[in-house]
Amino acid sequence: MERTAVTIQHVASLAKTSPSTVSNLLNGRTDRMKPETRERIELAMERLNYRPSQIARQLKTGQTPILGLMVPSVANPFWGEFAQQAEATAREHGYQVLLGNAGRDVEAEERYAESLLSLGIRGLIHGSSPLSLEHLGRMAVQGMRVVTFDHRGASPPSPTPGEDEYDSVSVDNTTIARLAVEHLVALGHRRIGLLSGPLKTSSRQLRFLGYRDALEAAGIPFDPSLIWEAHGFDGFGDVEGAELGRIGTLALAAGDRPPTALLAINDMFAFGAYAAVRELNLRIPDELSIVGIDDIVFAALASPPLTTVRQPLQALLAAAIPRVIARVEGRDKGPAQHQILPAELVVRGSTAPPRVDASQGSSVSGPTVRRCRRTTTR
Amino acid sequence: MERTAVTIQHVASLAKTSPSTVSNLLNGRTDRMKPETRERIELAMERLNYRPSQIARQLKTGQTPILGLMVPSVANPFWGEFAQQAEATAREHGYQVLLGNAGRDVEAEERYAESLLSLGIRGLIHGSSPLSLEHLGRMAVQGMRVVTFDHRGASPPSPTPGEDEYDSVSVDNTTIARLAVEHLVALGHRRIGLLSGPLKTSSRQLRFLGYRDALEAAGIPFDPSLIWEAHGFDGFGDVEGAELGRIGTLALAAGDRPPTALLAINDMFAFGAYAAVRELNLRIPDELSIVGIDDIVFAALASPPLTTVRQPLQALLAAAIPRVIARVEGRDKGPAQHQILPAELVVRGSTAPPRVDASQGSSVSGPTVRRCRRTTTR
DNA sequence: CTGAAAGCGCTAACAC
DNA sequence: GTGTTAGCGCTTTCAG
Repeated sequence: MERTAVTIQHVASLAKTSPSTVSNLLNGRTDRMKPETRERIELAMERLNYRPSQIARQLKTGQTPILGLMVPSVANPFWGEFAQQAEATAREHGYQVLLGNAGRDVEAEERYAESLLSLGIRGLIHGSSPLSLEHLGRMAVQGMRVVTFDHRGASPPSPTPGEDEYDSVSVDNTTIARLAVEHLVALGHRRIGLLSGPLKTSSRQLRFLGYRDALEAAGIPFDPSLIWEAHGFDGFGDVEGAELGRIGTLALAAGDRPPTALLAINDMFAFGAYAAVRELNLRIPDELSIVGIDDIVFAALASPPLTTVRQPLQALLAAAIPRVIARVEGRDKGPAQHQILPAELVVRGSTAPPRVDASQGSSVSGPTVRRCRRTTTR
Repeated sequence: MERTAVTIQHVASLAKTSPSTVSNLLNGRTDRMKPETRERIELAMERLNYRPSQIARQLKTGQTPILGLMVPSVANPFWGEFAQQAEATAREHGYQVLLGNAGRDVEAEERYAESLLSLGIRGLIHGSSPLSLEHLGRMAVQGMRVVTFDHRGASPPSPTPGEDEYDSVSVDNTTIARLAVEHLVALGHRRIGLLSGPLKTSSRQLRFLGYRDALEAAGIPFDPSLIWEAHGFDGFGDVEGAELGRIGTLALAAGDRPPTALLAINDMFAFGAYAAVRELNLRIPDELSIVGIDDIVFAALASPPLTTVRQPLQALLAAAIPRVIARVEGRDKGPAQHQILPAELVVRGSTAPPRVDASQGSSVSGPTVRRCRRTTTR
C-alpha cells in the first residue's frame, strides 16, 4: 500500500511488448502502431492502474508541466482573483501552478526563481511590478521564461533595459487613470486627489502620468498637495492598502483645500478611503467622490458600490499563459512581445457631481453634517 | 546561455573528487569528511554556480519539497488568505506549494490529487470540506498524506468512515455558531435567521448544529422558516457567496415575521446581506443585526464594520503544515490526529439590540424608513 | 574518508 | 511496427 510502484516496464511486460512502445503510446506517437498492440497496452495500463511518473519524464526531457506564479500576496483579493484565473487557465493547457508570494521583494523573487529552476520549472507568470525589472532579465539568462503584467504602458516610449528578455501583457495603465479622471472631470470635479502607495512600480507611475495628463487636458492645474503617496513605509502596501488609503484620505481631507474627489491607486486603497470617510462623518459620493482601480469582488458589494476601472483579468491571463507555455516548450522563439489590453470604466455609486460650494470641501474640524440619507422609493 | 547544465560531476571533477562525495556534502553527511575536501567542493560549487537538480534528486528519493494546496477558490478572499498563510508557512519549512482550485468538486479533487502524485507530491493541504471525505481516504491509499480543515467538529462523536486515513486541524465549528448566536441572544434578539449555502459540508452542518443548540439553550424555539439555504444552485457558493447572501436576505426579509438578526455562514454571505439591506432601505445594525464567520479583511472595512467570528488562520496552518511534512518525510507514522482550535468572536458595528417593536421587524413592503443617520461628534 | 557502480522511471535514437 | 540501448542528474550501497 505504499507508493505507486507500477512502472512503464510492468505495463510493457504485461502487454507483452517493450517499454519504448508503451512510451510511444504515452506520447501520442501512435501513428504507425498496430491497433491491437495499442489495445493490449491500454488494457495493461488500465489493469495495473498505471500512472506515468512526471518526475522520471522530466528528468529526461527537462520539461515539467508546472508554471511558477509570483504575486505580491494572494491575500490581496485582486491577486487572489489573478491567481485563481491563472490556475484555471494553466490547467486548461495542461499545466499546474506553483504559488509564490514574494511581496514584491526583488530578493525574494530571485530566491523563488532559483528554486523554481531547480525544480525544473522554466515558465513564470510574474504578477508584480517593481520598478526595476532587471532581475527578470537575470532569470531569463538562467533559462526562465517570464511573462510580466503591468509592465511598460503605452506612454514611455523608451524601452527599459533588459526588456527584451521577457514578454509582457498589460493593461494600459495610463489610460486607466485617464479614464477615471475624465469621469470625475465630466462630473464637475476640479480638485481631484490621488491616493497611492509608493509610486515605485511602473504601473503606478504610469497611472500617475495618466492622472496628470487627464488633468492637463482638462485645463486643471496640477496641485502636488492633492497627491498622497504612502511613505516612511516599508513595502508596497499590497496588504495594508486599505489602511494606507484610510490614513491618506484623512491626511488629504485635513488639508486647506481638500479634494472633492479621489482617485485611489487600487480598490483596496479606495476602501480605506471609505473607512476614513466614515470616520469623518462625510458621505460618499455627495461630499466625496471616490474611484478605484481593479474592480475586485467587493467593489460591487460596498456601500455605496464603488466606481472603478476594471482590469480584464481573464483576458490578461488568457493571453499570458499560452505565451509562456509556448516559450517553455520552445514553440515560440521570436523576440519579446508586449501586449496591451484595454481597461474599462465601471461607473457605480461612489461618484457624483461635487457639492456646489465645492471650494469649501470636506473638513475634519467643520461642523458635523447632519442630513438624511437619500432614500429611494421603490 | 541555455539551461543550467552544471551537474554534480562537474563540481566533482573541478574539486578533484567524486560525485558521491559531493552528494554527501549536499546531504549534510559531512561528519567524517576532511575539511579541505569540503572546502574544495564548496569552492567548486561556488565557482560553477552549481544548483542541485531537485528533479534528479527526487527521482532517486521519491521526495519532492512541494505540497499540494487544494482550496475551493483563491478568488474567495478567505481562501486567498488561507493560501497566503499556507505558502508562507510551507516556505518556512523549506517547502513550496502547488495551487489547486478544485471548487469543492470531488472529481476535480481526485484528478488534482492524481496529478500531484504523478509529480511526486505526497503531501496535501486540503482546505475544503465536502461532506463525503471518502475520496481523501482513497488518496491516502495511493500514498498521499493529507491534512484537512473544517473536518470533524467537536459535536458528532461518531467518526466518519475513513477518518483515520488523514489528519485534520480545524476550528470548532459548532462553537463558532454558538458564539455568534449567544452574542445575538444577549443583545435581545429572538428571531435569528441563518443564511447559508447548501448545508453539504461538514463545517456548515456543524455550524447549523451550533446555531440550533444555542437557540435551544436560550429557550428559543427553532423556526425552520428562519433558515435560508441556497438551493436550485449547483455548487457551494464559494465565489457567489455574496450574491446568495443577498438573495437569501431578501427572501428572509419578505417573510411574515422576518428575523431581526442574521447569522451568515461566512463573511461573503454577510456582505451579500449588506447589499440586500441597502436595497431594502434598512439600516444595519438598527433594523437588522448581522454576524459573519471568518473575519476576512473586508469585515473590518465594511460600513458598518462586520461583527464576525474569526478563524485563527495562522494557528491553523502553523499546526497543519509541519504535520503533513512530518508525514511525508516519514517522521510521523502515528495514527491520525484531529486537532481542534478555538475561534473568537469579534464584535464590531453590525450588531445591536433589536428595535423594541421587534415583532414587526423589517419588511419590504412597509413604509420606507426615513431617519437620520447616527452621527457621532468627535 | 573517498570512489566506483548500479540504478530511480522514462525517453529517444537506432537497430531489427 | 517494435525492441534495444544508453543515458537524464543524483543517491546510495559497497569496496577500497
